[in-house]
Amino acid sequence: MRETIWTRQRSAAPARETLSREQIVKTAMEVLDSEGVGGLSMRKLAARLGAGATSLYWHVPTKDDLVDLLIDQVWAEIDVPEPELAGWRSGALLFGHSLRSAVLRHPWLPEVMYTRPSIGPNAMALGERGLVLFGAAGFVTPHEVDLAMGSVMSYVLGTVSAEVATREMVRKSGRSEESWVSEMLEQAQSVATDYPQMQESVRRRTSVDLDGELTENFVFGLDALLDGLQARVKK
Amino acid sequence: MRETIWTRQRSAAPARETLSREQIVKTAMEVLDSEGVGGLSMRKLAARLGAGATSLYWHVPTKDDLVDLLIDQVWAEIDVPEPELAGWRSGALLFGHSLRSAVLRHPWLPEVMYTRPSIGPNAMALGERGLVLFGAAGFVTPHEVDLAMGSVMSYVLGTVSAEVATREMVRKSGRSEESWVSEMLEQAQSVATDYPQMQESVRRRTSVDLDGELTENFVFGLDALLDGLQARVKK
DNA sequence: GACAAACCCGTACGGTGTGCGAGTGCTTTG
DNA sequence: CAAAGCACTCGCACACCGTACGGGTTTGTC
Repeated sequence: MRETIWTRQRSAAPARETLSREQIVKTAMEVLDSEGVGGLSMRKLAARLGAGATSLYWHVPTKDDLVDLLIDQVWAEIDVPEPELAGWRSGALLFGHSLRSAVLRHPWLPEVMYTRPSIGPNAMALGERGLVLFGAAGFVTPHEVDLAMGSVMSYVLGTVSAEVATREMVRKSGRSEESWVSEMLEQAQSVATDYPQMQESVRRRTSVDLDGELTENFVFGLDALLDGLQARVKK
Repeated sequence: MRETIWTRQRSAAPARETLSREQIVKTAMEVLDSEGVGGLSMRKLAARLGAGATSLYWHVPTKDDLVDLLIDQVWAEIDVPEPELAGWRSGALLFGHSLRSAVLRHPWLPEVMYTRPSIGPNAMALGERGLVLFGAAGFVTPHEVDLAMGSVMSYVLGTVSAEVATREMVRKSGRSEESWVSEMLEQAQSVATDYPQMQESVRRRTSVDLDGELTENFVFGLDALLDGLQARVKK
């Protein structure tokens, strides 16, 4: 049977090799991950794709929209375990760590995340799985499930924003982590005169193990928050 | 006694009325608070001050440095109560609320906060008073004091970043809060097909009271976190 | 062969931060 | 009183940005 005007799909010229939204998104992700949000311009992106700058606008309405696509791409990388596997509490812990490491892989995310609403498909799927996980905790009302999940996301994103910020400062300085940290501490020490508590706090931070320190920060607060949430579930 | 080269201060031409760093900072703050970070450009700022664009560069090395000054200005607005007044727990609660409302007054802060280290004088003073407050809680080690304070700041900043983001989206839409919220919910509802938990979650949020909802979010998580922290102090 | 759809892109516009160097008024010095 | 020098202002220019516009090329369907 011949296809009617209704059934046949518009397919004029798909042959010659062409730019595609997927390809643009993929390349933009590479640029963003390696050069940060300041390193992404439509002209540079197009050049890297061997195309003219304004060609991109055929596939993507606007740079902001492109960034939206990239953000949603990140949401897809995040694990949210099913509560049956290991229970709510450790599931939430795992979710938190997964969210953190996704942001560490894409350190530009905090800078752009808040500029537009997150209602892409992957954001939705993430939310869905999160609600299932937190729903299994046994909160008294469904509303509390929303609140609990929201507070965990806020905590993780807040912590990891600060973390990413320091890591980016190290990276941009172009120096070694060790030397950056030690100079930073020195500088902080010198600014902290007249502030005894701060001075002590800086002095305590003699560790050169930046990774370990940041992870400890993260885990400490997340544990405390989850403890507080657990106290709110019905016994 | 005649002043020597060493004692005399350089004071060549302070007479004619002139731009000042304070004035620039103050005006920039007004622009930022009312138009957001995208609305601040050196040219516009200079115009508002009745000056040429590049005149500003005499008083401020760079736009980024200007923003640093503005950030530190915000830190000065935050209350950190002395622990003697109401105890650690309610002091921390008050600190959190104070931090939140400062950010709500300066919604541009999350966007720029993480781009440079915060080691201005007001940031230092804030840290100092915070450490005193959290120090009174009775954590086992001083290191835990650092961790506790850090996690509260991260939670507050994370939550309020999201909050500010939605408030800014409402503002930029130019529409009424009510109409924006209801359209947003509608849109979310339509995207949330196939996601039953999300759909339910959106359906639950029938409240038009955005303020109340955001405050509830904030308080819920902060309470939980403080509960979790309190469980870590020595009995 | 005609037509249209899909796609590419050069040009241009209005914006950005800021380096440079010349100019202008004031204070101090000789 | 003249000269020197400092504090400060600012027009111009450069390199970059996002993207609207409109004409061009390729490909497929009639």
